[in-house]
Amino acid sequence: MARRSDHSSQQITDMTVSWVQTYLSERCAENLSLRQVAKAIGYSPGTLINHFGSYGMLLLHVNASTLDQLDNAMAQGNVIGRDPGALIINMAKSYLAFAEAHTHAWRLVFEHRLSEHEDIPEWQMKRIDRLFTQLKELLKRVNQAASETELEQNARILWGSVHGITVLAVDDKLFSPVDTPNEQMVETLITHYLSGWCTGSSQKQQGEML
Amino acid sequence: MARRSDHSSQQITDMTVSWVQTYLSERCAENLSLRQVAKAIGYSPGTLINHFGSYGMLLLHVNASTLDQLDNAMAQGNVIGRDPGALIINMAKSYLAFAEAHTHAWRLVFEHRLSEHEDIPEWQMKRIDRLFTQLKELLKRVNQAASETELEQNARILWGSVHGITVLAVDDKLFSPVDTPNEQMVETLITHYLSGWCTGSSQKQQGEML
DNA sequence: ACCTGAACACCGTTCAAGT
DNA sequence: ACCTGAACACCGTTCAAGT
Repeated sequence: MARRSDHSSQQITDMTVSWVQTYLSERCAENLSLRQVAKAIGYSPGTLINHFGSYGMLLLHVNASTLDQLDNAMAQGNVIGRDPGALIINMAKSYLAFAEAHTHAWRLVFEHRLSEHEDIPEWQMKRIDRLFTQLKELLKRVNQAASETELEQNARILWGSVHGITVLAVDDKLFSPVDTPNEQMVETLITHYLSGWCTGSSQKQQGEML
Repeated sequence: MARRSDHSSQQITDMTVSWVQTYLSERCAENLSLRQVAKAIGYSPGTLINHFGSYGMLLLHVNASTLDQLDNAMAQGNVIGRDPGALIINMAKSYLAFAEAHTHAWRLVFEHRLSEHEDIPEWQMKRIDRLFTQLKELLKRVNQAASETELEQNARILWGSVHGITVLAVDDKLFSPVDTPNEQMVETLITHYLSGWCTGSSQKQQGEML
């Protein structure tokens, strides 16, 4: 029952990704399978493997679309002219809010690892880079004296930190008896970190730490 | 070929956990299966299900032993009497070092989620609590004026942050072109955060820090 | 060229039957 | 009581055969 070009290659990709996204809006990726996706879009498992190369690659395309959505959501709060510190807090809150709203899709981005030493494709790298670039620009406005290296480093530390709180929050693994709102956590984190950064390391390099 | 009580229940648990730990010292948990474990320890899959309840529960026992090792590793650096800020940095570095040394086992602790709303058993909770308690005590010494709620909150923020940097570092997802050592990242994070915390928000007292 | 369907080598879990 | 082994309902991937 071979249907030749009922759908273009692009259409198949789109159908697949968007169906999986709807699936992930309600269910966890763990219970999903290539066979289910195939059945849902009306093709055989083999066809999907032909298209994406593997189930892992299929999921990577889903992750790309998730990162696009994330990028979009974070661009909203990023209005020019306001206090850079407040803008960074906004970015972080958008990040957290996105993770909470699209838990399963967001988790998949970080849980999915390619087999052994398949490298991450560059179209995926580019999406990640966009986030860092935004953050670095804001950090530059916070502390103009900072070197490029220092900005790079601080962007990573800050993003890593926000990411960490977000992972644990989304997985409900913070186990806090006081139950502080997660938004407030990232806000406190950033406020303290930035104030420590600006007042503390006025000298060129850190590493002089006691 | 039923062998009655060749091993006690405790022995079976131990054999299983320790075999999986050795496995994880070299390979990723993703490619592991209940059937492989069963074969390795010389029992049938069904026996393991009888013992642990499910493959998920088996992995939870493995995670418990990983947390014990982690707890042990972190207790090493925790010498009394030194500067609390430095001790917190020590804790964080131990955390990072452990994650890097036992990547697969460590990842499994955070990737493994129980199906739907099986609650985490309390013997697992207790292990997690120990880490927080240690951290809270050190934070108290950093800033004596802080309320119990504030300590609770800051312990979570700090642990979440260190955790985030660690996850991304272990997964090689920091993509830093400058390639700062991970140890230095957590050190910078904690230094800035603590200094921001003490000078910034609680204007009453700063502790021994700085 | 594109797609299928059967086959392959695996899963976790269940459960009647053996000791 | 403890353990097995076959059975069940799934996996991702391959590939000869169909259109």
